Amino acid sequence: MSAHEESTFLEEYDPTRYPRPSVTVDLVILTVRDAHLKVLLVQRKEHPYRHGWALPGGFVRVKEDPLDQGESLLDAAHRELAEETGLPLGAAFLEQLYTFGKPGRDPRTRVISVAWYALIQPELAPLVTAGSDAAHVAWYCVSQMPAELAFDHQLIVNTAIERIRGKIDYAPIAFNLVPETFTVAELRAAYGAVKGQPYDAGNFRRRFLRMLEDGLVEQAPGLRHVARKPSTVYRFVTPARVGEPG
Amino acid sequence: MSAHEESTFLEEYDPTRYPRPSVTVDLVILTVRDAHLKVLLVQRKEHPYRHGWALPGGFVRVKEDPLDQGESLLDAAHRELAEETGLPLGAAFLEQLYTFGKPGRDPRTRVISVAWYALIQPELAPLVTAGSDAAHVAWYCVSQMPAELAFDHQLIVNTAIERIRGKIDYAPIAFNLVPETFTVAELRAAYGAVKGQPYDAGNFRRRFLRMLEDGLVEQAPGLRHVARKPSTVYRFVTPARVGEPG
DNA sequence: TAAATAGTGTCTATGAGACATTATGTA
DNA sequence: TACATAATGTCTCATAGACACTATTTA
Repeated sequence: MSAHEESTFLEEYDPTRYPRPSVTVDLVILTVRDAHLKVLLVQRKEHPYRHGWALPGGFVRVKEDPLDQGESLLDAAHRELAEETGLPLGAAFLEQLYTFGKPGRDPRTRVISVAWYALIQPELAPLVTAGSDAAHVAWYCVSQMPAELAFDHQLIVNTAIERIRGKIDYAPIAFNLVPETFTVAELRAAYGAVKGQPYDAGNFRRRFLRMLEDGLVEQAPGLRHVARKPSTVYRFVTPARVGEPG
Repeated sequence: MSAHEESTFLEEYDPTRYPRPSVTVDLVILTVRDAHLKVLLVQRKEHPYRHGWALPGGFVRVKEDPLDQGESLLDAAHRELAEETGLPLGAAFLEQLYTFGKPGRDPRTRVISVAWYALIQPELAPLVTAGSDAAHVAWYCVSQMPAELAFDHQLIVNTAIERIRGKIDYAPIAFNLVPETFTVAELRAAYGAVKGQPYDAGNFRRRFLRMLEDGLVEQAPGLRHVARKPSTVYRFVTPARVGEPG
C-alpha cells in the first residue's frame, strides 16, 4: 500500500473507530504589578503532579451531535478564563499561542493542549483570587516561579513570554497590561516588565507621542498624583482585539 | 456548583468517559515558481466536499497505551508531508501555524485541525506530483485558487500567507523558497512572491549584503548564466530550522 | 556594439538608543 | 526652596525607500 493510498484509506473510515486524543485548553494568564510580569498558577489537588503548580485549563467540551459539536476553542478558552479567575467574559485580551501535543506529556492519556495567553489589566488582577477560593491560585513573577511546573507547562509559559516579547514591539498589546487610564510612566513600566528590562524614559515618550499622533491613544480627563509633579493620564482608543483568524 | 468546582470535577473523572474530538494535521505547502507563490492542493475523492479542492492532511495517530501514546503533532505533520508529496522526511521547512477547531467545520464529526505550513524549494516542487499519481494534486497560485476550498481551508491558507508575509521580514525563511544555490535576483523574486509585490533591486541588494556580512549567506562556487551577464551565486549557511518550541 | 541584467551610489526620511537639559508641582 | 519626576531636546547611527548611475558579458 503506497503512502498516499494509506491516507485515503484513513479518510474512508469512520474516524470514531480510531482512538482519539483528549483536547484541552491551557491558559497563560499574565498581568503586570510593581513593574513585574506575573503569571497565574493554580495548585493541583489531584494526581498526577498533586500539589504541584500548573497552568489553569480544562477540557474542551465536545459533543457527538453533528448539529451541535460543542464549544469552539476560543469559547473554551474564554470559559476557562472566566471559571478560573472569576472575571467576566471578555475582560481580557486572549490569543491562541501554540498547540502542544507531545505523546507522554500527560501520563494518563494522550492529551493535546491548545495553549492561549491572556493579558489582564492590573486593576482586575487582585480580584482574581477572590473568585476561586476553593483552590490555591497565585500570581508568580515569571522570573520566580516554582522550580518545576506540572506537565510541560514551563515550556508553555516560556513560549508565551517569548511571544509577547516579540509582539509588544509591533502590536498594541501592552494596553491590556495597564489600567483603563494610565500615565506614560505606567505604560513604560508595562513595556519594561514584558521585555525584562527598563525602557529609556525620553525615548519611550517620543515613541508614545507617535501613538498619540496616530490616534492610538488619547488624553483622558484628570491627572495622576503619584509623584511630586502630577502627570497627564491617557487612555487607549481602539478596543482590545479578541478573536481568531477570519 | 461553582465554576471552579466544575473544572476540578472534570479533572477528577476519567477523560475517556467524555466525548473526544478527532484531531488532524492540515498542511499549507508553499513554493515559489516563476516569481509566484504557489500552494499545493489535493482533490478530494470522497464526501464531504467530493471533487472539491482541499489542503493535504490527515488524522494524528493516537494510541491508548500509556507507554506509547502515538506520534507527536510534528511527526504527524512530517509524515503527512512525506505521504502527500513523496518527498523525503525533513526536506522542507515546517512550522506550526494555528489550530482550527470551530464546531461544524467538518460536518461529519468534531474535528480539530492543527495547521502547519511548509516551504518547499522550487527544485523539489516538480517532483511532488510524481509521488502521488493516484490522486489529483496541483500547485495553485495563491491568487488563483479554486473559488471554494473544502472545509475552512481557505481561511487556513489565508492565515498561512499572512504569517509568512509578516515573518519574512525578520526571519530567514525565504531560503527555503530558493534552490540550494541562488542568485540575489532569485532570492529577491522569492521575497517578492511572498509579499505579493516586487522589491527594489538596489535596496534589496544592500539588504542582502548585510546578510553576507552577518554570515547568514556565503558565496557559492560558479556563476549563474541566465541573463546576458552571469551573476554570482550564493548559498545559505545556517541549516533550515525545523522544530517546535523547547 | 547594443541590449539586458548585474551591481553601485546617492539622497531623504524615519526611528532607535544614549544622554543632557528644562519644567513643574509638592513636600 | 529643594527635590523628584514630568517633559523636552540633541546627537548619532542604522535602515528603508526611491531612484540615478555604472559595469559587464553575451547575442
